[in-house]
Amino acid sequence: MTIDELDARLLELLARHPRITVLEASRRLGVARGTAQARLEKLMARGVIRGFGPDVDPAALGYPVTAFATLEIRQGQGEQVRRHLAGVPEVLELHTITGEGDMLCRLVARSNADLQRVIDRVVGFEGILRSATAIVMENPVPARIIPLVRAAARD
Amino acid sequence: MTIDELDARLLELLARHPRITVLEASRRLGVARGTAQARLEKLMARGVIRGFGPDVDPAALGYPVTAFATLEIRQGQGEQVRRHLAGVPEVLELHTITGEGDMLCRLVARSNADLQRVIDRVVGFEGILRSATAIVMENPVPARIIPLVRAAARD
DNA sequence: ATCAGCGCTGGACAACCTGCTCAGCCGAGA
DNA sequence: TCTCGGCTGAGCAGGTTGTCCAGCGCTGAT
Repeated sequence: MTIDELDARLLELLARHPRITVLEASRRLGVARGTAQARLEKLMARGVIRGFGPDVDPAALGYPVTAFATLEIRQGQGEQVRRHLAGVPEVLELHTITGEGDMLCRLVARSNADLQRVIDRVVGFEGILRSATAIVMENPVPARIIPLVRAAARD
Repeated sequence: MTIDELDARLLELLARHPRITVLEASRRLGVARGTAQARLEKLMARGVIRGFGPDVDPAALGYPVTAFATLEIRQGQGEQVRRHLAGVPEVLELHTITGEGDMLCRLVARSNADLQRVIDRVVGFEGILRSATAIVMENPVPARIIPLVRAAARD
């Protein structure tokens, strides 16, 4: 119910060469085309691969500033707050969390000044009691999955 | 130097239908194939689309627990800490931030118990002074980009 | 007003890939 | 020993890609 070495190598190939074809992948993996095709289908069927959505860079869209906001929510207002935040395009991700605060969201903005506008919009909702924002300066480790895939393949 | 309505619709199509072909996309967009092809190439050349990496679900890989850790770093140890964290496969993302703490990282683990092992490994490095972990319970807004694309297209 | 540049259209071509099917082979487990 | 599941190598029709080309309309510059 986990992945093997071949799956891992296939995922690596797909990650490294965006629009590689199944045929080309099978050649590089040294297996028959049918095998590569079957593996890929199974990975998708099992939900290991959710999709191949285009990886869009917000910075190239004019939103070079990223920030994380921790939100404290008024009791029982969770549902309304979620809907509110889902309606803000600059909210790229939202999690409910344990510990300090109740929610954590990833935001983007056109500039540091523009971030103020985004935050005002985010917290401008009665269900949100408090918020703390951390602006991202550098991104030493961009979103990655390959090292984990390799680790998962080793068992 | 930004994107127009057609670009936005193309991105939406690509996001919604993972492995759609350029030809099929051009049909749905109601434009000539060459146009869709040229737009796609430009979006990639401009860096708007970074790639089409497979979207791998850590949960399906056996890592259903996600957490965010805020780290406080000893002065001048930044570089070593980055290298240390880059070597931990369960660290999916790392940012340096302003405000409380110096770094924020996204972690995954096989279970809540396993999270302890991951955190021990993350924090078991002399350059890291303190850490605070928030476990993700729900993910009301999964990573998304389309609403932002739509907003960017409106100007 | 005229011209050049640019993007879009519609069409064409060879080369390639996909989805599907089939027979044969091999190792693991009952 | 038999069966099942996964892999191989091969083939075929149909769709897609990369790459041309000529033509057209709009926009900005001379």
